[in-house]
Amino acid sequence: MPELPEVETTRLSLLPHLLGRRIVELDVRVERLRTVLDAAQLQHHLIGARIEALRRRGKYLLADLHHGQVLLIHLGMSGRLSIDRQTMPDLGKHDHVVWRFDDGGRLRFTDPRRFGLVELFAAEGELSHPRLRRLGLEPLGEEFAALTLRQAAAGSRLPIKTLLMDANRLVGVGNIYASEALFAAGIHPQTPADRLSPARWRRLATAIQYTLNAAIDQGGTTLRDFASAEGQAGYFGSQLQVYGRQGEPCVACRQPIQRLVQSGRSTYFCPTCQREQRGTQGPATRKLATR
DNA sequence: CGGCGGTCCTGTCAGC
DNA sequence: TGCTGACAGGACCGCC
Repeated sequence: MPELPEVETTRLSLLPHLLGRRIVELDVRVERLRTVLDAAQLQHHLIGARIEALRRRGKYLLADLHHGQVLLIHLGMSGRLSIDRQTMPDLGKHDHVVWRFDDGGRLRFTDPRRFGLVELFAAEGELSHPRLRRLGLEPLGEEFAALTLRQAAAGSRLPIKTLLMDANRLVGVGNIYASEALFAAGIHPQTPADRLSPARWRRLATAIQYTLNAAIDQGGTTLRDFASAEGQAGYFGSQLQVYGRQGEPCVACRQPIQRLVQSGRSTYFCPTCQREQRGTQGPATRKLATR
């Protein structure tokens, strides 16, 4: 489900409910997620802890606790966080972890496929944390630019779409936004990364930021069941140009959108607007440039 | 180190 | 209606 825009939407919608709140209760109902949760350890460190900040790194959410521990949450493929004030235990079978706060609020981690993650680590270990230490460029960070993106690619010959989804190089871009950004940049998804010209790296960097920011503005993409912590669906789905649109006409040139499989994942693209050769500039790109 | 395929898990949908 | 297979927003692991 969630790529960077959905995780950021979740973070922003959680902030007003969590900042400064103290955890008074924790219910681990299902321990076997991507890893087996240590319920006793979570209880021990979380009960009584106050949340001082809620950050995002790639697709990870990090809640800083006053006593120096950090709660790390990943939504995996189907995870969701939601806030309510229910006092009755009206929980579904996929509500795996439930927090109660000192203001009566309740946070649920729901995840049918259980690819998500909930774990705790000491703040001083963040830089060396095995899940965080190798993460790549933050696409909405200050250091992100065509040059740093190209440096992250490090001469790789990987197809550019596969490279964009490699979290060790660039974080936050998943299967939807990789296709969308490449369409916006007019670049064919199978182009070997080392064959992109400097001009195309610039166009790609711009397209990635543009696409992610536009999606955040719309509250993310709700394909099936994504929603913010307050239950709000995301509206970027209606603005997807290629993802999931196999056979439908390209918004720019009316040619049918095609689907292919790269590293086991579906890629959607317009064979006319997206080219491997340098110098071709698809209609989509001109549209982007005029915004 | 790089790159690929398989795997974790449940749900939904198309096709027969 | 019921069954089967394909596919789904992510990431890790082992193998070559």
